[in-house]
Amino acid sequence: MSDAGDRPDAVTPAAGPPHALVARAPSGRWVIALHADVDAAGVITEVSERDLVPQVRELEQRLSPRWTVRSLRTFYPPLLAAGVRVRRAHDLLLCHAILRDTASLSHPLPPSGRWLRADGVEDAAAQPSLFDAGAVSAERDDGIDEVRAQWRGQLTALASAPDSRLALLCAAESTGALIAEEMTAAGLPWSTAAHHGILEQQLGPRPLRGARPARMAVLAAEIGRCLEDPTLNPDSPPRLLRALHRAGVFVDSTSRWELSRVEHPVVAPLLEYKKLARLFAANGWAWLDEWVHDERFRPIYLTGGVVTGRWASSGGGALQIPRQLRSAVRADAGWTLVDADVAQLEPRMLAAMSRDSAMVEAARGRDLYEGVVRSGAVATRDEAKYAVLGAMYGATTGKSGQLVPRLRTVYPRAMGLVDAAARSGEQGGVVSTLLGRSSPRPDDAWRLAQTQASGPDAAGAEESRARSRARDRGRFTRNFIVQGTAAEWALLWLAEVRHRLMALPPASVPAAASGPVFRDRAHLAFFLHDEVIVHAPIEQAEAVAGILRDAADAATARLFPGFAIDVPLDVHVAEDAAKGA
DNA sequence: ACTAAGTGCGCG
DNA sequence: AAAGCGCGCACTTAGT
Repeated sequence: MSDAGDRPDAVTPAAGPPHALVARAPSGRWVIALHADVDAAGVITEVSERDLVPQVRELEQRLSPRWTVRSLRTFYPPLLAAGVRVRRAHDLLLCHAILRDTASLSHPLPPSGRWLRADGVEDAAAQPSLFDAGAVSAERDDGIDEVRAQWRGQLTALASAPDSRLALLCAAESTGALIAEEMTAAGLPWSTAAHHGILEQQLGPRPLRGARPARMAVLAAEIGRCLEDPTLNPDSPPRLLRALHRAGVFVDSTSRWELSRVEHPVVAPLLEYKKLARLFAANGWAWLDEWVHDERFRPIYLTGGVVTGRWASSGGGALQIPRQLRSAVRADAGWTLVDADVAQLEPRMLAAMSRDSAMVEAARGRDLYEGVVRSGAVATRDEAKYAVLGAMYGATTGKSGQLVPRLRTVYPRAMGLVDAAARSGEQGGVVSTLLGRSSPRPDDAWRLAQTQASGPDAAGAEESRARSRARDRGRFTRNFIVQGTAAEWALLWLAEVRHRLMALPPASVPAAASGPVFRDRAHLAFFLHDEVIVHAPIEQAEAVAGILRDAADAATARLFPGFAIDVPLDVHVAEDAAKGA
């Protein structure tokens, strides 16, 4: 069942399947170039707009080539909509972003502005599909020659790397891009009825356009009474702050945290108002109208949207769905949701990256923080949490900052790794994740400030400002290696999950709103850094739970070959499965 | 009327 | 600015 060609690391052309490069012809038709490997001459097929989908379908069935395109973000959705799924791909834009900044290559990728993603938003949302005739433009320069040259350049760069880790990263990044589009196509099953129920219970009936919901209006009036300012708009921080000061509440900001430590009659209604205002503005009726159709929430995922390699998202705030609304996530009839998340992924990655045996020991079992307590570094779980987070984020003051030095004595290798990354960042250096994604170089303004501050006639203020910016960058690079490696683990996990789900038999009952490809297939429906949700036929719930665990083990083994580190999952099957089964 | 920056809060 | 990292989005205010 395990086919080496399907593995996310099967990026080496000699060992892998043929590559199918796809690009636009000047005529507006499509060009498909099949290359057995990087050196082989391509076999060119030119097809019309109309024939592209059937052609891809046929080639996919016959050869399962690695589909190599400028961007899957635009190439893949129309295929999915037409019912065509592909197994493997190479996203040139995403891999260019990885390879252009990688210092460890002896044949670095020649920089090319044409292969820079203009920015996440432009590429994600507004840009018309390549399938639209209007998107064809000479200045895009995404013709077959350009695509082939970039592809060869990337494979040459990968071949010059000291080991296969970058190739694994590029393969995983590309598979991630497939998964991102597949998840958008399938959507996250969302019960509008359940969501409406929550909104009405919390906010009251849906207000007329532009009006405040009933419960918010009542609270706003009460806040106005408490502060003797009946027309006060609690949504305006400056006015609210002035009103608070007039009433003798001397806070420095109107943030929830600061207000909650003040004793005053206005605090309770104000905090309640803020909570409801957030729900109303971020995930209220307007959000539901805009983002949920056919009982599906379909955000756009931006693979590699964060410099560390994490995904970002665009539209609907997919990565910020409040816990409060998670109960609106409901499977279709006959289906269920299996979700899984990793407890303390980042410190586990740090323990394994640094080969810190004491931290690996603390990571044994379900709760790493309890393990830190067991090691004697700190007294309570709460302290362990603050200390570990502070170590990875670079805390220097407060509760967290005070605890970090204790970790240095107990986990010298782990702390040594993040401390070194921070030093490197402060000095303007570049750091890398385990698979070789490099942090961005400091920009010119940063470098200039550092140079000037160390010059002979630097003013004191200028000097301390530059030092502060240096420390800022140190905290960024400190966190980069951990957050980025955790993102790599998650990417491998996703790829392994997808691979295994594809081998499951079809569903007995279709999930129609999941689209033509996924209506009869268990499928990934959501991903958030260290958590996934799979929408699956009820009869496959247990199989999926097992797949999620097996895939996690496979991801760990792939990232840390021959090294034992616990990465335990919390796996949960939604209630409807128990009832239905 | 429109845009950019600041504030605040949701997620990991 | 709790307390250090990474995000997206809505709202208000300040500036054009």
